[in-house]
Amino acid sequence: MESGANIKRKREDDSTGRGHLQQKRIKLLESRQQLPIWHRQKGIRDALREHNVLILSGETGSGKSTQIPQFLLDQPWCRSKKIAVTQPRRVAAISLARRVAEEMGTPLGSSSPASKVGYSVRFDESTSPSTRIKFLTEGMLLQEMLRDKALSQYSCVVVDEVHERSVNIDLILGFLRQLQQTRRKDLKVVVMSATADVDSLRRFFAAKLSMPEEAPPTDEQPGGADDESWDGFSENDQLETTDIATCHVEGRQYPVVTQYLDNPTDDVIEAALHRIFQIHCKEPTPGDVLVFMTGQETIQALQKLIEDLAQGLTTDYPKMLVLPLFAALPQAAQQLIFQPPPRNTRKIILTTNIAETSVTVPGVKYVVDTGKAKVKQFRNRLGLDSLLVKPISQSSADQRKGRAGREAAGQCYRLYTEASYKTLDKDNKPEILRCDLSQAVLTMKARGVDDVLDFPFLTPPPQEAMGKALLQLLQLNALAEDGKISTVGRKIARLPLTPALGRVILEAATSDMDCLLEVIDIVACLSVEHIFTAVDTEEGREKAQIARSQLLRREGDHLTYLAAVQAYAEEQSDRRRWANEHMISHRAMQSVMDVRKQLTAQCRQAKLLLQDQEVRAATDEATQERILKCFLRGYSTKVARLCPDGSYKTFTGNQTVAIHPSSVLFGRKKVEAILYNQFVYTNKAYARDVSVVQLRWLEEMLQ
DNA sequence: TGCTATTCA
Repeated sequence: MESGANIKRKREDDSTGRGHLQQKRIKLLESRQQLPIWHRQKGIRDALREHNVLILSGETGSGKSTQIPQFLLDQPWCRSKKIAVTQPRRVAAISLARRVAEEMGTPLGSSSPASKVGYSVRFDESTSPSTRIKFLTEGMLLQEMLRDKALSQYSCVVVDEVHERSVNIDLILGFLRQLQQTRRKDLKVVVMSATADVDSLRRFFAAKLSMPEEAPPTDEQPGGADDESWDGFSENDQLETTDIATCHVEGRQYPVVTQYLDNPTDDVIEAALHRIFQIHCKEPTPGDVLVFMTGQETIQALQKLIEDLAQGLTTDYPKMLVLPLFAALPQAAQQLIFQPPPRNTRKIILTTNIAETSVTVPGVKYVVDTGKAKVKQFRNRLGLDSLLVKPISQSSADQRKGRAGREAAGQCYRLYTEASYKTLDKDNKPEILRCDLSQAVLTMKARGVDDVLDFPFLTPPPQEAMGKALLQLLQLNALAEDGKISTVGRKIARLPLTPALGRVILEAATSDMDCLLEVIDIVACLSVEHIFTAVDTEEGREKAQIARSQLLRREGDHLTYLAAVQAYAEEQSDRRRWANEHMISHRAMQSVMDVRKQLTAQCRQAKLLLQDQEVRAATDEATQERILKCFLRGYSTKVARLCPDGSYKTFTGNQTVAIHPSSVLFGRKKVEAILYNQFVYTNKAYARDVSVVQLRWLEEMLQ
């Protein structure tokens, strides 16, 4: 019970706070009323009163992400429960929650018990008992579904950015449709997409739960089935469209003029250079240029070319400020994008597709698009990820183009012909057709989907890919012989890790192995970005070698990571300085510490770790051996042996693998066998995160 | 022997 004084004080706080919040709300109301979606609210409310599914298409700037939940909140069917709005990215979930709270005149999240809007992302949850609208990442909603399969606290789930077609989105859509047709016939689902093609979504929600047997595309065809539409439903499926409403909202974009090349080019860097200088010398400032490239290497090459050429520019022209943008770039360098350029200077931003979805660059009037991107594709038969440069899709090209029209009318220069634009795939290939499915399959099993081939997929993956995933889960003992999830599998599914890494954790917790804390440190490194800062010059490499010398372990990357985490954790005074001195990414290490804390807490909760267990002081040789054996348990198929010709060849498949240059074992003396966590094809097949193992250990594991 | 598109739990 609260005392009278407390209640009184709270009232005063609330009333002064409320006054301020209400002023803000009223101010924001005017701009909300300008949004294209504002005048559609009655239609949208009516649609969801009569139907359980609403498919809403609308380009950026329509206001759908912020307005839809507010339109629905006071509906009779919504009164007693929450609305969930999923987002692909953490920053989007948090900033949308902040914005909607302001628009509603309510405090955000856990700041006040009266708050109506909150958010939930990994490592950061801000909700209160009174939360009515909750923005969360897709991963968090899937996590919630482990504990509450029926999503009983929600009356409505809004799935945003569905056109991105991540595995998580596809899983969520499948689960939602199952729920709606079984124990949550009252659940409302709003699916929002930036692409206008909603036909496959409509058919997905209309089809009967038990789907007709389709022949999924076969895997491993060169180039894949690239020109097909990614739609698992054929025209003659019986439709029950009565329960589905669709709605299209126009965006609020300025016009963008598109210009193509007359003839194809085989040197896009040269073509980009040419176009950038044409824009710079011809067009007035202000007006920044955003150039879409494939990766760090080409970005840095072009940056040098531009800067060299810009030196020869006379003072009649504005100056050029070239800024690279890619995910591995340190945070401070990324922030330069948001600063206004100095006087009489034009910003030229060279970016990967990070600027297509994740980062909005202000001030851009001109977009130069090379039409290419690096795309990851999992090869089931080889058990390897390839990361190759591929042509983008039309919707990707249109997305890039749209970046020129956010603040004013703009121009888009495509460094390919109009004819080749027309040959591009319409949409991005869904991730579920491009990735290792073991985690998705385990996720389904853990949520009670016994027959995963019967799961309602928006795009069914090839049966071969499903088979591989099931096989891998069997090998990890995550599934029993009958295909049902095992106790081990349930424990793995709860961990925020791939099944293989989860299995390593469980192995480390056994009394035989007894090295869980050490393994958690290593696994934390493996599940974040690379902890060593990139070096691009010969000189830098030598400097890094010296700076990190105390941490490097000749046994390989795993024990090197362990040494780095332990040293970082021991550093009490200035961790940022320590990281800089050792040429280790402070940002990456902060994530490592977050993951480490979370995994430790989860292991305690799962009784894998005793409450009072502490890190051992030294890691002796016997412990090192047990640590690597734990990794062998999860990665038994990712082992290669040294062959007489000096190459490493995999045990399963006899393929050649090279040690990646980022590994501490790169350029070292050859050993009888290596274990690795990633098998990636770029220029050739590389093993990443590599350690030395003995063949004897492997034999022991097989017994 | 020479290198990592991008998210997320």
